[in-house]
Amino acid sequence: MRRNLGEPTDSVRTRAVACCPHAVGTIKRGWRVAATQRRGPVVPPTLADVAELAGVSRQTVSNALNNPALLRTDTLERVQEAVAELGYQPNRAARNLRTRASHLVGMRFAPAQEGTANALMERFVHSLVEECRAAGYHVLLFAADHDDITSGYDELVRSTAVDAFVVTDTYLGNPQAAWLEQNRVPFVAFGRPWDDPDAGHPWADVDGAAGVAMATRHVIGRGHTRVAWVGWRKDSRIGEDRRSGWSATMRERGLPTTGLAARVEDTIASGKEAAAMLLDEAHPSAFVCASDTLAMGVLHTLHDRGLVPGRDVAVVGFDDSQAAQVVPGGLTSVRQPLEEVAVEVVAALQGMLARPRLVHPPRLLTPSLVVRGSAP
Amino acid sequence: MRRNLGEPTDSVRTRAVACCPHAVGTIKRGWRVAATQRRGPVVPPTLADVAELAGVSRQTVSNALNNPALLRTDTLERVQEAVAELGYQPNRAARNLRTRASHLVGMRFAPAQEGTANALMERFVHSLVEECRAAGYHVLLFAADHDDITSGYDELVRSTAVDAFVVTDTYLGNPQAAWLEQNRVPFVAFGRPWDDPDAGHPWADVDGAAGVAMATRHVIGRGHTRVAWVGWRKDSRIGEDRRSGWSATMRERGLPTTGLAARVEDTIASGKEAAAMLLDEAHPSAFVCASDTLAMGVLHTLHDRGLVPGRDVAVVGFDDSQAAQVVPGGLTSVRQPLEEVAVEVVAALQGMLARPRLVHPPRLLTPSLVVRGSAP
DNA sequence: ATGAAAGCGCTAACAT
DNA sequence: ATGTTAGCGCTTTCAT
Repeated sequence: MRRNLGEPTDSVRTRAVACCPHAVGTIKRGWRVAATQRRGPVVPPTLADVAELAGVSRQTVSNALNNPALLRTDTLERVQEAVAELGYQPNRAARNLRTRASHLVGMRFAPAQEGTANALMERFVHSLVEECRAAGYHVLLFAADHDDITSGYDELVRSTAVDAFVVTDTYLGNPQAAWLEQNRVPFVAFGRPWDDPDAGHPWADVDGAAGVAMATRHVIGRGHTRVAWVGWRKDSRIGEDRRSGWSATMRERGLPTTGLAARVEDTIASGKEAAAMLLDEAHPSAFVCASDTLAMGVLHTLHDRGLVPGRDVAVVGFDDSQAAQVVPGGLTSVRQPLEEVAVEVVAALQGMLARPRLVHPPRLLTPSLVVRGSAP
Repeated sequence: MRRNLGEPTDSVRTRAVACCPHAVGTIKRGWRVAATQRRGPVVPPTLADVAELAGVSRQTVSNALNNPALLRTDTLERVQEAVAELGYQPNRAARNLRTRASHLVGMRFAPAQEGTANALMERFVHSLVEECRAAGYHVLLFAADHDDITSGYDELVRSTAVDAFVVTDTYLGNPQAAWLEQNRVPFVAFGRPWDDPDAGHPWADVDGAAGVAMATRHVIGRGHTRVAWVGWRKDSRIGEDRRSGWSATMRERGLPTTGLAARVEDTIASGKEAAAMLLDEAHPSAFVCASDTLAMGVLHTLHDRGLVPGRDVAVVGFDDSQAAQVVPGGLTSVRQPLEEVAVEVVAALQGMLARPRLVHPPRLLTPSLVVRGSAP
């Protein structure tokens, strides 16, 4: 393996001479630089090198890689030996040019906000990378202007740099999802198309309402009857969805919700204030929150008032962030099955890129509850 | 802009007919599929389309993009108009094939460990993506087998998928750094080559010892004299480096260190145990820790014993994780300048990939101290 | 089952 | 300053 990678092989030279006189010059210059540096830059073997070593034509080698069934067993073996001997890997650029596919999936990478506990992306991206690998894809990260988010997508599409996109921030009213759809750019969304139920693109999402319902049932099961909700502002579709998990469960159990809900910004300070207000005015014994950030804010208020989470007041967050995992006492939290989301997303991606196109049905995945000290 | 992107343009058709009869078939088939789907797949314009529209040769268009100084002003303008009119972007695959460069930087993406507070990567990767964009690069993420980490690198190198790598986990005894160097694969490391000071590759790193020294001086300045160290096991070079910041500062101020240090695994449980042991046996009034994970472990012990961080005992962590930011009371922590690291890494990358190669000197960056309630 | 020829879209070299 | 020619390494007809 890779035996000849650092040294000029005869086949490389022969190939150059054989197919065109001009190339000799090119390669000679390459090797001259090489000589200066004592050891040359790596000149990877090409299909032609493999073909020569195996004593077959270039096309046969190509077939051996892309359509092995076409070859006779002994020929196939000879080719495979030559491939192994030279450590041959097809040149991506050439293959991409020819097949008009990059085997790259683009994803805009926005950073987690400072001062919050919402670092989901690291987990999701890792799962995505793993799944993509299994499917023969790689993940290309890119950034975009704040004032013109679509420009980043546009550039990559037009330069045929990626085959498709994964869009993660559909909850922001996704201007890019609409743009991508309009421009017929293949993409899969992590997140429902809230504004457009008939959206044509594949998606996978986590059932936030179910997660919050689970959390609410958990605290009710521990004897709490006055369960408060600390969630996001009304314009957040995800926030309203999660909230519905709380309100539906409370109604179902015949428990009161009046005065027990707050809708605030997703910051520690807001969660803290909301908890203080609710404790004073509605006397809840449990808090279910739309995010770990808000839940940590609630913990701040309990901390300030000398109340012990899990003993005096139950608190449940959402996202199972690192903060939830490491905070003293531990924060019970709803955990999104991001690994499963990645599996669904990549499956949809594969279907979308396959010929003929295979439509992957939308999937709504169920989160789980990780029980820790704040709501044992 | 992008006016003709969704519709067949005359120039596209002409181009196809003009340059080869074979292509007609290909494009016709393309359009037949298009008809079935009501609206066709996007056929991006090529250099030839721009050339025809501008009334110049393909080479002139190429020059307009890559060497505009060569053109006469009016020609350049005409070409640029045509580029804008068609929404032209050079095809990456073709350009990559020709120039033997992908303008892609590979980075292995390992997930943060669950149950720790060490989610640095999200911040670093984002900065890296931003910096790369400014330099005309994109970041390609990949995963690798656990048992054979170099295989992932090898595959990308051999298929010429990336121009260089960014290596972030040099502290693990970096088997891949050695491999990359040996195979003359361009790469830049975030992290010093601890085992080989003469390593030829560029790198940038954060001065952990300076950060810990800063933290130690901070608590000493607040009147603490018995300052304990909770760090990693002795085989961690980074851990020993950070520890030296503590021990040197203590010695410098004539303060005792004996019995005041623990070397444990990087887990909450270990930090918690170490703190309990140290409190019992050495009675420190302050803890400086090698990581936020260990610091959170220390907070656990204080929590259990009814001690108030920042009032009874000072605690400082390392990394300024989200947990440090949101934990009630707040955790004072040393913050790595990851944005600056990314700037350095990309600068080194550019130098390394430039012709002639420009060697970027190694840079050791100084972290800062973020003061919060645990050590005010 | 294997080989020959063509060309994907671009840029480097040379010619004008 | 602009055009002409060739070819990067691969796959896709088509012919054998």
